[in-house]
Amino acid sequence: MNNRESLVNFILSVVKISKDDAEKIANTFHPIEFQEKDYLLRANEVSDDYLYLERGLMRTFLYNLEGEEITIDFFTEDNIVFEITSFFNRIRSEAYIQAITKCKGFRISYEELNTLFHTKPAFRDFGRAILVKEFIASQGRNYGMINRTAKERYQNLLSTKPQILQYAPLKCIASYLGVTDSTLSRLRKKM
Amino acid sequence: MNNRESLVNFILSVVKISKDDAEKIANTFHPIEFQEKDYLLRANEVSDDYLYLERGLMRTFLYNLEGEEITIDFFTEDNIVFEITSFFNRIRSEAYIQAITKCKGFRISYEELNTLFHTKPAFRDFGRAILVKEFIASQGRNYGMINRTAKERYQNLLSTKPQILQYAPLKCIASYLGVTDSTLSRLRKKM
DNA sequence: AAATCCACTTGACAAAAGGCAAGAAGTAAA
DNA sequence: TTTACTTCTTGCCTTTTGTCAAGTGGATTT
Repeated sequence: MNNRESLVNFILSVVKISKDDAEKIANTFHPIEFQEKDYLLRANEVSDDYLYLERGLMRTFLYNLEGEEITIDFFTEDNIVFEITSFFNRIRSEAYIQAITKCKGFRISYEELNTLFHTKPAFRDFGRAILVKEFIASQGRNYGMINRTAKERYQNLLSTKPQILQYAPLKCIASYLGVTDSTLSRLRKKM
Repeated sequence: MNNRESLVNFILSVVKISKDDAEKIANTFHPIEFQEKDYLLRANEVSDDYLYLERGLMRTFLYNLEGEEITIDFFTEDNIVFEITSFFNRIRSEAYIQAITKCKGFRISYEELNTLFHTKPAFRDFGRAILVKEFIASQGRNYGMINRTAKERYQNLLSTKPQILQYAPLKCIASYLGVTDSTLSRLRKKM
């Protein structure tokens, strides 16, 4: 069963359009599934996936100059997942996107997205709203990184995305929070 | 003289459209100027300015829970300036946008932007490209905050936006970099 | 000129976080 | 079961950054 009801509801929650429009948009998406540790995107590929994640947990990461793996972001269910730089600029990605748990969702390609963007006014508003939403989230994360201690950042993650702490290994969470494994381990103990 | 040549060139540098389209877009913008310390936006207002900053330096800031002023971002010339949350979601802003130096540029309102967005395909691509560009910049800043020391962050700012260090007071730069005034002062000395 | 204000610097000490290495605990493989 | 891995924890010590308070120097006001 490839029921797109969750995607329709997600679209309607993001932008004020008719249910009919939302269903038309949702129907252009293609179902896709991932096993634990599968990749949606690898470094050096040009991303061609704009994914609505219906269920599961993913993360994006890259390797820094010291060769260490840095988790940039986590994606939880009922969200859009994509690597904006590679997807929109059509350039090779530096980052990976990987499933942490089993995942399922619906995807469209860059070409499909662009066609929708220019032909369906409702999708234009949706696409823009997603960019705005993610941009705001990124700014918020920025603010949190600067103005909160590591402990507060951890507590914030705990209250906003508890799934992450449940499924993601400590080292991923640590690099996401900008601390070392040891420091995060100690923070946990103190709570 | 309200020559929009710089705006036309900026548009053409962001998106591949015809010069004619770029000029038509540029001509819908209205000239605007700011004196030092003038505000483009204050807290509790709904932002209605999408500004191309042709010349000058601006910053956006807000007050944290302790009542301290935190500089969130600097805007340099030849960039788009706006407070995305308030402007696109039509809600009251928590942030201020203020001119650090004398500034001049060209603006449009939310309504004007939306009209262009839905009637001019070239502007759709431009608008999306700006969101993508700013989003990527925000992600990059995020990465830098997490994976660089305060000293490296300062050096990076020094090499990418030297105007800021020249015109903005130390305390603005310090809160932007996520360190105290004292720490930034000490960092400077060591260089 | 004296007083005031502001931006910045500096010193002394405290707290937060990192580096490194060893060890515990769990999982998977042979 | 034993071995090998990986993940996570912990101790010891260093580095970075913060806090608080005092002090300097420049600009403005009276």
